[in-house]
Amino acid sequence: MNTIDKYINKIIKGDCIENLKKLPDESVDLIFADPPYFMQTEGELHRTNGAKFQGVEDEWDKFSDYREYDEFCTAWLKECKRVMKKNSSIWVIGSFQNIYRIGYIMQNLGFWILNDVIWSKPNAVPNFGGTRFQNSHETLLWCTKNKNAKYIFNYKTMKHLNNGKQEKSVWNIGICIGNERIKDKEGKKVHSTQKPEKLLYNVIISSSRPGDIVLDPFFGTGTTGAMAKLTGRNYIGIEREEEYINVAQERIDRVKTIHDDISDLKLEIKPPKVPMEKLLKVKYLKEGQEVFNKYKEKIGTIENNGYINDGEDILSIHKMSAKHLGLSNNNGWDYFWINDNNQFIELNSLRYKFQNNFQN
Amino acid sequence: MNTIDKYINKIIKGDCIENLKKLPDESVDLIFADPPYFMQTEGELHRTNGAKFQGVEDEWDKFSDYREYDEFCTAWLKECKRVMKKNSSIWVIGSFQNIYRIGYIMQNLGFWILNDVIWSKPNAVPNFGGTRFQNSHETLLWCTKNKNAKYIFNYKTMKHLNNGKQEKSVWNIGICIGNERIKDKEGKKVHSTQKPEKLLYNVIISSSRPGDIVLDPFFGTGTTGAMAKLTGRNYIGIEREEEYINVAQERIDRVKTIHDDISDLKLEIKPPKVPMEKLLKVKYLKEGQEVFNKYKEKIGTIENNGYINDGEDILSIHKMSAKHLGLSNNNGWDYFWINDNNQFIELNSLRYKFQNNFQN
DNA sequence: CATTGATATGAATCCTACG
DNA sequence: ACGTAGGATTCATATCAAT
Repeated sequence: MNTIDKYINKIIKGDCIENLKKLPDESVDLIFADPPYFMQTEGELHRTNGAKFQGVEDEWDKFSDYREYDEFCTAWLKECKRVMKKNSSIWVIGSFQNIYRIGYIMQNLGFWILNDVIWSKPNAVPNFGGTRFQNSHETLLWCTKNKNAKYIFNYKTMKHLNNGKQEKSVWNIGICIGNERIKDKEGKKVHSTQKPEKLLYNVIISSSRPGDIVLDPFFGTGTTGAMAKLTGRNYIGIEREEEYINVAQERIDRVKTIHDDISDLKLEIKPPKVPMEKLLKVKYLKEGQEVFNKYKEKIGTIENNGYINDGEDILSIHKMSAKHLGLSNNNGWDYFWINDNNQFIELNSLRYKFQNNFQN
Repeated sequence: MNTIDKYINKIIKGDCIENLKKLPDESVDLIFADPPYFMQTEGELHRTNGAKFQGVEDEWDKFSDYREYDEFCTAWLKECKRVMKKNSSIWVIGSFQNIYRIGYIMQNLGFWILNDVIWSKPNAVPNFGGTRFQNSHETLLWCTKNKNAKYIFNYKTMKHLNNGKQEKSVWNIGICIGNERIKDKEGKKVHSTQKPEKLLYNVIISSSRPGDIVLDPFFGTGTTGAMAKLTGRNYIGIEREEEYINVAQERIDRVKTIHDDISDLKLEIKPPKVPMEKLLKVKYLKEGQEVFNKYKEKIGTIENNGYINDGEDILSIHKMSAKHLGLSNNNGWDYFWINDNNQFIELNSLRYKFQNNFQN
């Protein structure tokens, strides 16, 4: 038996790649990955005491560093691709030290970038030396498994959360501080790169559905798990460090799932389509009836299958409206008007009337 | 004779790589490169009103696959590296379609990323279909030739331009529209991807000096040249399309150089360093004199070489102040106070007095 | 002339359910 | 799997016409 079920809402302790290999093919709905950097820059901040760094510029060494990191990333990304369902998507976060390795490798592995999202930090750590621009952002890559894969994108939900405007690729979110930042008994931060909950909330809400399985192969203190539970998703975490696991488990246990229009994605519900033909069947329209544009100019008459005859062509309401607007396509429901018992009304109003009377 | 002089403030007509090869080694101070993005779009995209969106359909953006694109970028980036002076820096702009190729290749070629700067566009093209996040940014990579290279960064100038706050890695700049957007006689945009002048202004002002040579191997309509001339730098452009060259030349000819504190970088002028020893020589201080912290607590006495003796150690004013503050380093000029003819004054004030009386 | 409203447009990897 | 047809979808700004 090798089903995904036994891992659901669990934190797997151990190596990332080894444990990814245990998960079955095409078994998770969403992945969020916050991999380590492992780069040369690690030591840079320790060199602020004025002592000159004694390192030699060794090209071979640098290359071997990159190569090792590339191999590591190739390995875990391949496993991620394998465990992703056909229409899953994956988010990977990184900074300039590593994100260009990641992006290149992902493209070569066939991942298809949907967006690169910038997490812009209004309260980032300043550049103390005044030697560069303040590094005030990180980058997230949002990808499908391959070019033609479908994916979940809860567009209306994100638009709603962004005050009615479509969400951009630049997100303004503060770094994780205050009560949200997990500290040990001595008041020291437990994890050096704990991500803010709002970031994970956005990731999960935008690209998954309630009940989905969200995998995080670099679980850390479990921000992904906490937000998955909060929004009614399931999580699977992989983490090596015992201390992080304990903290994460406690944290997730305290979270209560919220059921609202956003996490339940009620905003995304679309009414079933209404074919013109049905409006004829229920006698809202009749064969031969005239249709107009908004200037009350007659365009044509309705055929018995709901198509419009303008004397030249017989086309669907959409094609016919596009023709008369000189466009290649258009939504005909918004274009046509009719005379309904001496009232000049939009065709669209009949569709809403039908939805209310027959589809509720 | 193969000097750089004959190319200065000229637009070279022809292929990018071929013409880069004509430039001598280590001859330019700054490079800005806006290569084709390899957008990989198919078919037509329609606006929500059905009209066709005029995207990038130019031949110059067509490549057969990633491999061909990678080879192209490797070739021009190698030449860029060759013509860069030892302490030059380079900016490359791209979007998610290509920037991960560019960043990976640059790191492998030994370029060292200083910042990745996000050009966040408040007025980007929306996502008409509601299928993804609105792609509202592009990415610039700012790099030196190698890890230990020095570089020009006009920190104070950028801070000044940012209302006194240190400039971030996220820049909010509108896309190029209105009067700035160059149009032909029929009112159609000449170049499909003209960059805003503010973007190039920031690039040039932040990382070059007046009189420097700024190279742009994908010159287009010459925004780089125009901003180089405006700020008192020299430009070299390479461009294949005759039409772009003509427009660029006319445009640059109209530009007048501005001499101000910003383009002349007067903001960056630092007062010369003053050694403590000199203050002793001119009798502003004397050997054995007591020094205090701001609470009038005595810290130690001045040695004849300007060092401070606190009874335990003899250290420079900087190391001594750091020791008493429990820090690894500190600016001693701001820490120490002295008794100057019964006036309790900051040590720093003597430094400014010296600068005014002996160094002007 | 000021204000309002309609129209145009910018580096874009832009649909999906059903048969 | 693939083709077809129904029908869903936009933000900021500049320009120009209309009031």
